[in-house]
Amino acid sequence: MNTANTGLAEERFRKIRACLKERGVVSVDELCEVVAVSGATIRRDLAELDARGHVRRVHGGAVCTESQLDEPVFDDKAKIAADEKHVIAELAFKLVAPNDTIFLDGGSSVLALARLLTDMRKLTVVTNSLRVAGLLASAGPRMIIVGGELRRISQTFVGPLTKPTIKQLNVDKAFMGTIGLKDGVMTTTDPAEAMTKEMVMEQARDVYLMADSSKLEKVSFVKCGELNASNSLITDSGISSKQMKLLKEKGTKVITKSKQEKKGK
Amino acid sequence: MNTANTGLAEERFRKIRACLKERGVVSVDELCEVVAVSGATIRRDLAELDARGHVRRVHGGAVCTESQLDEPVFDDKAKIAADEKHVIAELAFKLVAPNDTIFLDGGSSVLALARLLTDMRKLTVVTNSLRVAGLLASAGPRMIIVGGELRRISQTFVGPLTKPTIKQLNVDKAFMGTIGLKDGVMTTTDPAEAMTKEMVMEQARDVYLMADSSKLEKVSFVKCGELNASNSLITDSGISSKQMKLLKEKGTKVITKSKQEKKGK
DNA sequence: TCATTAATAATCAAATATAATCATATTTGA
DNA sequence: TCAAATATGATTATATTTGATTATTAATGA
Repeated sequence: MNTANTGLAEERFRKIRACLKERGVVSVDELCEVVAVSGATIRRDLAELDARGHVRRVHGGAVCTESQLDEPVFDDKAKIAADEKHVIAELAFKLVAPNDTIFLDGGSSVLALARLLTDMRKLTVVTNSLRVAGLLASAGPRMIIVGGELRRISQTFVGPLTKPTIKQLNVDKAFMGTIGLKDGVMTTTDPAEAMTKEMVMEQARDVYLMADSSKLEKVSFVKCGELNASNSLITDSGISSKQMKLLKEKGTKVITKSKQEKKGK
Repeated sequence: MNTANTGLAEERFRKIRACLKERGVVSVDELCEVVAVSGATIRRDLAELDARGHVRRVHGGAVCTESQLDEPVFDDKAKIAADEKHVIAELAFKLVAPNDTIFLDGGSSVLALARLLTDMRKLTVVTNSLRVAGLLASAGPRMIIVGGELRRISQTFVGPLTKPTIKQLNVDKAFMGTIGLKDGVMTTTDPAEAMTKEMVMEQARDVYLMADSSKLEKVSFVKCGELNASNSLITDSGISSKQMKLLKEKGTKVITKSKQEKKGK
């Protein structure tokens, strides 16, 4: 009955949203070129996407509502579920030794950890996150950035150019973020991002995945790693017992606040 | 003369906010230049941004209200001699073609150039400057960062770790800063910084040294390059005729703003 | 204080973008 | 296959945005 969902229009919607996610703001003219369609159609599409809440229509084009890109970097996703993220960051912080060399990935939980490290002058931080770099720019640990191409949505440097830097470095601990984690498999939205994550984890003695419980059971596009006996998950107490059991079977250590407390430190 | 302006209000808002974040305070006139739009429009935009709470309007311009918590409190040389630097940046900007791949070094003149590039979506910028990266983080050209260790005083990534990234890349033009330039010899304070500068210049087809006249005649610690027939100096009109003659002998092209061009308001 | 200068607000015409309308092309269901 | 329904692009009328012009208002200094 509704022929609108035959795929063609939705395909345009997907393109428009992808374009917006990448750029933050796009004009109708630019979208005409990208989608190869007339202005009238773009306007109709934008009206629909605006009604769905996927974009915000402005005179001359549209603004992305999905990513916080056009929002100031300091007011961001980190505020949502900030409490859980802070708890996770605190748990991770306890694992960092003063003279360690650690890797910090992108993602808000990891960023929360970075915030706790500003006094650790002997620490060496390796990162591919522009946010982390900005945070530790003026003072703090020795900082090394991984070369690569900026992925604006995640504000991380990713892709093949990250390889030569990463392969030269060995870190004691890698603190990783993820978009999804289901059945012990980490997934993310971008292949280049996934590639970099995998390389980093190879160079780390210990890998810690920092994921609040909203990430658990979620599946994204590209696989970027797998939890096993040689790495750990740091999460909040919202983890299901089913997940817990599954990870235990795999030999993955799960670190949560409640567990720490039960063990008596 | 400026690049094709999309004319999207939101795009202007983003630029204004970026400019404010960078400088803290900015005048309406300055914003007119940066955004390439009339005073009336800037005033209307500032009124809107003030209503949204993103900036605070004051007589003659606006001040930044957004928390600078995460921002590096990097004492900015850019505020000193800002006019000369802006002139130099404009001269350099004219040399950038839409599809170029360019390298941007650290230093305030180069940073001023970066500020002019936010509309050039087809450009590829390679940089080792955290400041440049921060400036182009939310929108603008394709951006690639060079891996390396952060040197806090210059906010650049330098040293041996920069080698693998740099050696993989070839750029059309490299825009370089320097601490000192005397007798055509560039010097800087740090060996690691010098090393990276030299490597970058090797990978560039054309090298442009951006140095305001206060840098001329100055000598610092480590040599990091030499001006010759295959590269150019972009500077202000404060350059001495003696320097000019010397550089001409070496075959270096000197680019300054001619007096005819300089008639302002 | 007042005079002077600079900045702003208000107004209006030109340039742009949008919405409404209609003709054409495409898809769907028989 | 056809006819009905829908989507698209072109056209035109309407609305919005912009920059120039002009009055007002605010800042500055003697």
